[in-house]
Amino acid sequence: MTGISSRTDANGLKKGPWTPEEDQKLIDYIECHGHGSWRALPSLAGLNRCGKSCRLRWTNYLRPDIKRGNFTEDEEKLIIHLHSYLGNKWSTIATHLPGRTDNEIKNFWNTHLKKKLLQMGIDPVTHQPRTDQLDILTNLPQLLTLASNTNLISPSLLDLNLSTLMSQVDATQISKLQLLQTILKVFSINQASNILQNIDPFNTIQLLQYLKNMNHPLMQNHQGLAMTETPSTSAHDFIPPVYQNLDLDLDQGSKAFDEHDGLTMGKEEYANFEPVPLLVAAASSEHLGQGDTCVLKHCDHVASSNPTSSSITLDDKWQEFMDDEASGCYWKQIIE
DNA sequence: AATCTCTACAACCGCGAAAAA
DNA sequence: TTTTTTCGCGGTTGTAGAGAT
Repeated sequence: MTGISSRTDANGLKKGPWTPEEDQKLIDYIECHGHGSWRALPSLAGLNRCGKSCRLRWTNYLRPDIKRGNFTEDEEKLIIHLHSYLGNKWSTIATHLPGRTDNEIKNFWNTHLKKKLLQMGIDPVTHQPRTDQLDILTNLPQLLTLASNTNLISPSLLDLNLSTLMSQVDATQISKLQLLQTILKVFSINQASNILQNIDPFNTIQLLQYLKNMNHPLMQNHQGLAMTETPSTSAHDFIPPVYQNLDLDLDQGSKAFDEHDGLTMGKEEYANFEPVPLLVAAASSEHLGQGDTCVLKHCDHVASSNPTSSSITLDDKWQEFMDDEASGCYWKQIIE
């Protein structure tokens, strides 16, 4: 048997693992009389234990409705799903898994699920992609190659590569990357048809203006900096994007949410609930604000030092941009 | 075979909330 | 209304057993 070896406390009450005899006494008493006052129970049941120990033993181990054995895959998914909303509210989570105790779920979380999420690159606390594994820099040459060979690479491939990246970065970085992606995509789509021939690829203000004129949703978000998602009480709508490929049993989860008192997410709770934003919305105003100013400065700098910029290749521009020491600017922040 | 390290989990502890006096 | 008691929750500990060296 695992656990803490048997001993007694200052009052002479036994601590540590329960013997089968003690278990039987506790079961017999509760089956006959109910637990009543836990404090009074031990003496009434003839147990040399504190009431707290009896309660714990009963609720976590002896209760007849406890389900033993390994957690099923569905239970596993449901725990992850619920934890993403509730955090370490083990007792609340346990109410959605019949036969499982909060202690059991807590242990399972700490020993299995936490590690599993970490291996998936997901932070088990925030349920957001981990940022400590991110190495954008190693992927950037690929992006730049893609950007400078847009006649050969389809926009969907850009999506593919960026989605690989996005699985590893946090929401703010994703938002920035998506802006970058959009700009690159604009290149890939429009360079061939010369639509952008008059736009300096590193004059970000021109680019942003261009995107705005296209009425691109990304720019609407960046201009307003408002969340575009509409609050909803559907559990489907609350799946953090990182879990959207987990094949969660949402009907079960949703039902659980709806049926249990206090767990249906209302407007107030939604206001406090922060799921991983759907990409672009996470771009903070402070970032964008800084970025705009900074990019403007940077563009002035590039423009003034390179009056013939239109004849320079994207790779040249990029190198020049990265060599520029004038900033902590927006794009350098993204990359660095 | 012996020792070390890791894993799993039952049980304990401290604290805050709720209930009772 | 205040104080005391009880309960329940979440975090942590201790240790048996498994696996690695």
